[in-house]
Amino acid sequence: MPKRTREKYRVIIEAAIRVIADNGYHGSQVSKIAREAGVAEGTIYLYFENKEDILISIFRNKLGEFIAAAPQKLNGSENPFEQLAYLIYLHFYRLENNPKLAHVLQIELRQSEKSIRKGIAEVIKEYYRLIENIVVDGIKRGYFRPDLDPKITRKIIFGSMDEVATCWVLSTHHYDLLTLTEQVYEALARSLSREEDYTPFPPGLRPVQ
Amino acid sequence: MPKRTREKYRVIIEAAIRVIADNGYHGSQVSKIAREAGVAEGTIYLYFENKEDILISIFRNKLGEFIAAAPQKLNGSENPFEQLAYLIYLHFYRLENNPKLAHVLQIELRQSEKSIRKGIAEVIKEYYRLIENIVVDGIKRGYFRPDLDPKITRKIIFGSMDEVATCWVLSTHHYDLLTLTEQVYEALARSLSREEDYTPFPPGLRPVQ
Amino acid sequence: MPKRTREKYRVIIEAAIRVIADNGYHGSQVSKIAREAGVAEGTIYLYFENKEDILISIFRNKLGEFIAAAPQKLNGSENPFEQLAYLIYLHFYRLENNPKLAHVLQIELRQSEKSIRKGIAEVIKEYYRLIENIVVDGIKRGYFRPDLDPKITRKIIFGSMDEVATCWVLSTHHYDLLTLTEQVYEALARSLSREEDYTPFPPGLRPVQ
Amino acid sequence: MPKRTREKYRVIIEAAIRVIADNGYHGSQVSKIAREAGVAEGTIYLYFENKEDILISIFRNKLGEFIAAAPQKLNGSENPFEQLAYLIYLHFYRLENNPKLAHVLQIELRQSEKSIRKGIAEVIKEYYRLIENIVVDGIKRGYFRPDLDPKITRKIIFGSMDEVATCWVLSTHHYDLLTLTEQVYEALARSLSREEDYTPFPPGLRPVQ
DNA sequence: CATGAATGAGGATTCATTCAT
DNA sequence: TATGAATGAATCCTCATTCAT
Repeated sequence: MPKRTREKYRVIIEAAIRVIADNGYHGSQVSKIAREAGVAEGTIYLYFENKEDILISIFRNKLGEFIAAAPQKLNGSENPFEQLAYLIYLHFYRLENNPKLAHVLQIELRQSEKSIRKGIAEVIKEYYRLIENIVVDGIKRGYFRPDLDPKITRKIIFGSMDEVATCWVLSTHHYDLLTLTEQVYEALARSLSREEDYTPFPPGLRPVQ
Repeated sequence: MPKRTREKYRVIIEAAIRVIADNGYHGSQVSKIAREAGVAEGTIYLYFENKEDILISIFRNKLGEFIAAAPQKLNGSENPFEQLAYLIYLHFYRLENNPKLAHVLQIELRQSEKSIRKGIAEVIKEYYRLIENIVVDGIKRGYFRPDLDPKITRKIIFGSMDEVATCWVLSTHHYDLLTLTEQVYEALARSLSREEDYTPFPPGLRPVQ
Repeated sequence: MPKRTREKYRVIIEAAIRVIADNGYHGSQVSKIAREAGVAEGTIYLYFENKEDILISIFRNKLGEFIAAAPQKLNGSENPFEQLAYLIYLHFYRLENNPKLAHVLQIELRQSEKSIRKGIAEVIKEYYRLIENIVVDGIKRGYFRPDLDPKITRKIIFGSMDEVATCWVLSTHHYDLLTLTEQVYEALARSLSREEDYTPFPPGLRPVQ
Repeated sequence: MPKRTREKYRVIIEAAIRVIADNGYHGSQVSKIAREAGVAEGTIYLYFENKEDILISIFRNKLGEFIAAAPQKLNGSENPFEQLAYLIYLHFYRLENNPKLAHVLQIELRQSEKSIRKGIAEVIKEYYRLIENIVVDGIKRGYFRPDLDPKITRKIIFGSMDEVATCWVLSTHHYDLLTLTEQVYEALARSLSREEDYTPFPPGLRPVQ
């Protein structure tokens, strides 16, 4: 069994992200990843079950960091609207600061085989739950509309962020993703809000010009 | 391409949808598609450049029908809110009534090579424009909030519908997609509306129980 | 059975020469030849057994003309040395005046399958015999060295002309093939001659400057 | 290409010669060559770019040995006539002692695609130069006729040897190639010689009966 | 732990030829 | 005669994975 904590494990993951971002999923042979990582081909198989496992591991690792970091930050705020704003901010911030990873997550990972997507699905559920928790919490505490369906709402939140992110990646970063945070927030917040008590975007999350 | 016979072209497209929905893109050998269509393998290449071209053609054809039908129906209504409702309704209606096509469009098509996605991108722009037109029109005519960015709004609308649709397909249709129309509409309509004049969901689009 | 005398038969042959010269043997699909000839693909098979038959027919036809014309001209001279000079002259003259045919004969025809070469071999024997007759005749009549082996001598004569012609074609005609006639003649004539009575090149065959 | 093993490279080359000689180039599937060589199909591609590369490598290797060995032997003699005699002798000797290789070199290699012939052309230039050097040297040192054109002469020498060799191969070796050395030499030597000082064939090169 | 040479299954595509019209 | 749509056999090459060292 591969030891997922070891240095070489991370080296291979990082090499794979670079290779896949540069060559696309189908252009990323194991041999190429091995070369980039500076290890022998066979070594890859000491740390990963197979090629798919590399891909899933990228996702698990990076989304893992994503989720691990999020709650602490989100819990910094009592207000679910602020939590939503922060969620979007973090989502875009992570991607903007890792363009290669962003490309892999938004584009390459999607074009993988059924079995890979299955592995990914398990990981992403975690993230889904995070979003749903915000929604449920917001409803319970009277911040969000009581008639919201948390599952649908989660899909709208995630779908909106995801589509905006994908378009940004496909535009090859010709514009700034983070500046869109506010607009996406506004749209989503209005959907969630009970008319009268709509909370405007937290000025602290506005990108510094 | 042989001159007279558009017929065989359609036969192959429909066969390909069935085969790809059942086996996934990478599990759909050209030979399998040919067998399903009842033609020889070589015949495929009289009507399509290559295997990728089949996939792009599925998209072009089906999205083509989608877009071709949409404007007439949308224009049936003067009200941009109603148009939005109808857009979501049509989007979900089409997918729900073609489960195999839905699978191909939401799942298999995404895992294709760069060149395929490029071919698709050209076609989908048309659909994007359709959505943007509703937004722009709604703003201009004072129905939607004047501070909306049409591009971002389009991404939120499309992203929301797309995510809801993908989750529905991945759930292997255990629930009814059309019944979600209203909730998606509500969320999006609230984002678009100038508070006071929010237009409720047109009752005529509610699925008959 | 194809009627080898008909107009369309010649049209196809000439079209094939152009296509093969331009695209090489392996790049000359039957469909391409049909298009160039202005007939349907199926029509080809009314005049030729199969694709190979086209190639062999090119050779048979063109070498046929070659041989048919030669004897009359060669017999115009009583002197075997003059006949040799004329042979070389004609060989080069034909090629120089049909660059596309030259390319097909010297290059493309050689890269054909065993069965084609077999068909060609039968035709070329005729030409071999023509050359050998000159040699045998020259020996018998005391012009050429009596110790010559006609078969070997024929190979040296043909091999020399052929190599010179092939190099000329591969050079893409950057120089004039006909001007080499005299030098090739000189070399071969010396080989054949009984020292004292070596016959110099007939001045009438020298290209006009 | 794997680092240590030149061994397997040679094994494949030799297997390819046997297979191609027996089946022709187009009848020699890579799988057949692999089986004959006792390696997996994929292994072929560790040592060769593609199927064409095998053919070119055969030529490069064998002509390489040819040329590498020649100069030393040729330089054993001061006399250009003797060098010519030795050149022909070596040319025929090599072919006669490798009938399968002879078949591949004289027949199969000629029917290859443009790209193969291009690869071969580069190698054969070396051999051409070798022949031309003998000619130039012979002229300079007063052995050969001063009015010879080295390029044309080279073509006549090579063309003669080549045609004789090809006919021998096509005859399926029903006669002895080496015994023709003297006659080819005689013919070529007469072409080269300044009448009076023609050098007869070196008796040492006569095949022992 | 690490290497990298060896494996071999798997599939899109071409194109000469046929034959119903 | 002429057509051209339909056929389907035939094969090179890639690349994930293994295993002897």
